[in-house]
Amino acid sequence: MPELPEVETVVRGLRASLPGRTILDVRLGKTDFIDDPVALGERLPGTRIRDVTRLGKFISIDLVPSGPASKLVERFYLVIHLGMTGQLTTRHSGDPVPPHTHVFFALDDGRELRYTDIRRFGRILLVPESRIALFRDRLGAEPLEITLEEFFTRFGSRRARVKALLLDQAVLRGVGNIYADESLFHARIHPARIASNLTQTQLATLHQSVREILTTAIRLRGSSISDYVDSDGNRGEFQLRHRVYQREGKPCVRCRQKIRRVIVAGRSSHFCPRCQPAPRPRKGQHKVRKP
DNA sequence: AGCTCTTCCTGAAAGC
DNA sequence: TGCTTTCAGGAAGAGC
Repeated sequence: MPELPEVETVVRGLRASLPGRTILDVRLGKTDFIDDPVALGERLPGTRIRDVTRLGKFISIDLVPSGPASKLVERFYLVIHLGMTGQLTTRHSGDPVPPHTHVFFALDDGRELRYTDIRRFGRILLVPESRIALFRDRLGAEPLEITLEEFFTRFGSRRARVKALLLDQAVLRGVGNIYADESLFHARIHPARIASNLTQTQLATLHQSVREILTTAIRLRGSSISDYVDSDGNRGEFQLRHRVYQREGKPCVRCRQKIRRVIVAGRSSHFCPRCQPAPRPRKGQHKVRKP
């Protein structure tokens, strides 16, 4: 499923060939995952693609209206979330169309930008220039940019489980289930630990682990489990480096203990019970709250 | 505040 | 074999 490294890989691919292109036409299949399909069909034709960027797990395509009235028309962004099975690819318009392809953007160079999504958990929306800052601010910090100090603030003060916070897009934008589990293993922190109970050293380690895991995953062009492919339809390779994710019952690469899977924050969470010690079981309120 | 449950959807895998 | 059931999961919303 696409998380930050996968989305970053797609964005890099699109950024290499889309800027400068004009969208000539929009064709739509199923539209239940599109905020305003009518607006999509009416406003995109004739716009020029200025840039493609990433906001957490969102792909943002910066569009400039063209034509005589373009100076009067507000710029806007085509914002796409790939959900679990979304694929955004560029193809020549005559290329075979895979099943579940629901959006086609015809470009002025004979290619099409296509959106394919088996489960349609993705989203497509248009965000006007005037609201893009608000959209961005509702998301949390970029995991590759957040400072240690801000990381302390966002995690150290929270009594939620650390895994839940890693997955919370309003805390960190872009980390999903795979990279949360891999980062926690790397940092040797159990997913069910309460964030505010972690030491400064543990939080600092986690901050660095998230960065390292994501950076390595981007270098390997993401993890292809499920349906993920990049903008050219190629798979990533980071799934070959997974240490815990989907390795339940297999030996830990560090200590050979069997990897376990539990549900934390409603998600499958994979961890090594020896390397990532469980939080102390707390039934009665033995613990004294910090003043 | 933070947790659990539900909803969306399809295909793979498990169950019978 | 073939049909039916279960499950997975990102995000949002409800309810506790």
